[in-house]
Amino acid sequence: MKHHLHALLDRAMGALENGGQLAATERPSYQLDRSRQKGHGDFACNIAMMLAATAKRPPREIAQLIVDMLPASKFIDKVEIAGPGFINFYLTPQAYLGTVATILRAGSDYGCTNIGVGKKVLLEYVSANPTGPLHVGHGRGAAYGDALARVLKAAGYKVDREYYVNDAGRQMDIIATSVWLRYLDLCGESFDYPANAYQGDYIWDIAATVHREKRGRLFHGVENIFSNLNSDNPETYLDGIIARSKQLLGDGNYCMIFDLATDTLLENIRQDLKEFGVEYDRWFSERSLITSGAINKAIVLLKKKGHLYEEGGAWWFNTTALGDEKDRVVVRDNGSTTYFASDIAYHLEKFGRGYDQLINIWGADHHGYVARVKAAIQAMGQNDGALDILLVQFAVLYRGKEKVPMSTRSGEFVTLRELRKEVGNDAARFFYVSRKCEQHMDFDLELAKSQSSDNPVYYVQYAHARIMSVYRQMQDKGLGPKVDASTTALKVLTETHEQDLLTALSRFPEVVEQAARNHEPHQIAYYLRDLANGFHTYYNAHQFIVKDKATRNARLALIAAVKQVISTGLNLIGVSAPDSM
RNA sequence: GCCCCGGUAGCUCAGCUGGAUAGAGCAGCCGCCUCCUAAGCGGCAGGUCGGACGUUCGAAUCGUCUCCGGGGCACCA
Repeated sequence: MKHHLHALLDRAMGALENGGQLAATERPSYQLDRSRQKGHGDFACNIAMMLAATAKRPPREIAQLIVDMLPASKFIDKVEIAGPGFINFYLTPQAYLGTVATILRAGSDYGCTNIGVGKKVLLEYVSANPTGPLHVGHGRGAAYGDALARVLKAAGYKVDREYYVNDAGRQMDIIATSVWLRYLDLCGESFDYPANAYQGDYIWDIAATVHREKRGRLFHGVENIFSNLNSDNPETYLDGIIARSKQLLGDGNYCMIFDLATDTLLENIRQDLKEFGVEYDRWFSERSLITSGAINKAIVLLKKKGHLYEEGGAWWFNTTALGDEKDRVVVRDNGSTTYFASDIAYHLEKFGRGYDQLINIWGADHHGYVARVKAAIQAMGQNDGALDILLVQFAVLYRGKEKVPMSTRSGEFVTLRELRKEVGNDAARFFYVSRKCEQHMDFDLELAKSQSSDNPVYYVQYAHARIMSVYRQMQDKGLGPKVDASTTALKVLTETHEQDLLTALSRFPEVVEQAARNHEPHQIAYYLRDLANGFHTYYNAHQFIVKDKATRNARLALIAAVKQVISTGLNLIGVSAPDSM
């Protein structure tokens, strides 16, 4: 409908320009929006006011010119000029009655738009290091990323969902070493476990597996590990332990523990996400960048383009020249490459796959990385505008009034799994996705766990369940669910509640489009709340299963359409639409 | 110190690519089940949109400054 009105306006403008009443250069990008208030019609356009300044004429006068030129349409009841110069459109019943038939015909395709047709997008989200179970902070990125993927698909984009696995680097060495130390403990050694090694119980679990399978074959006395280590600061000390572990275990055994730890933790993450309804098309391993030589290739490319220089034994990337606040190390003085080097290679690889747009969803703590990654992309001659980095702000956990401290290293955190178990997938996902991603989020566990009906997800799901229940009633009464959704049959839908519902239903495609364009799945959640409210109000005000067949049929068709849109909408944010509650 | 994000009703948040009287949920108060699920509906009350200045016909929305809260500024990942 919006597109229809746009076309009419453009034709009127064209006519005015051709007739010389308005200069063609003056056509601004105007707005055509749903009116906020009923007294202002169904759609409102601000074009006349946009033109007023350049045309040097009063907006209402310009509005009149445009209105006079508007082609006739069976969907427009009347057009009014109001306020400072708005053009308000009032639609005919025919305009929105048709949406019911459209919805029932299109089914779950209703709401899909084509703004993304022909465009390929790579969406990367969560990408948490496999150093432990996912916690509630990751849950937000997961729910948001997955919903965004669904919304973009509905808007016509071809979307690939990817998880970047940081299975290389120091953190993973710390994990492997932590496991070995716990294993030695299981072998009966007693020693001071380093405070900055991983503390979580899951380290014990993996160590127990090693102990069960290898018995004492990986044993070395702890004095061999800890003697003569530089303990000036905890991190150096830990690095020393890692080096000793590698040396004492030898490549084969060290890798065995490393791989077991990585595989176990990654599998755990995979399983968690899957159970949360979050799936991927590809798991991209950081180690594969090393083994494939992609990192070296990227470094060579940067050297060739003159972006690297050597200083203090390390290779630095001159990112300052490209908008970063400080140059960054790419190859350390010990010859190992940094995480940043991996990231450069990874993004180069992504660009090589031919996407129109790359979207990275990162935790807000990675904010410092945006500038340097963009700099790297420019340096390699790619268009950094094609990369969108969305930062998801932290969810701050509360137990009632009390803030819950969280740290992966200390093993002190609430896992996503615990949250799902206590709150349920639907409530968790709805809650996560109802806030825009850059908004800080207070997640009150007490409230979320309370299972009370306060949760908005139940409100929307309940509307769906209620409609299904009406259908069951119909069937019990032998009335059958046959619907006639023709405009003629729906003419009896004249109640205010019905009109409001029809308007809401016709808005859905616009909401999906907006949510996709702005990367804002929360708009779907808010829309659904609104639609459900319209339905519940209607439900309380009117009976659907009435004697009069025509009315009954029309109402049944209307709520069938509502049911479809609620179900489609919930699916877009990864929430189920139950038949009964 | 520099950089990001936020500051809207008692609480949690929408609205922010400028538009016509600022919205919702929860909490509070008052009503509604001989009737398709009351996990529902209706009503009342509640806000100088952190503050100041500026741009504009028009600012919660844009700009500058400022105050408060969160996060980031590693040869860590």
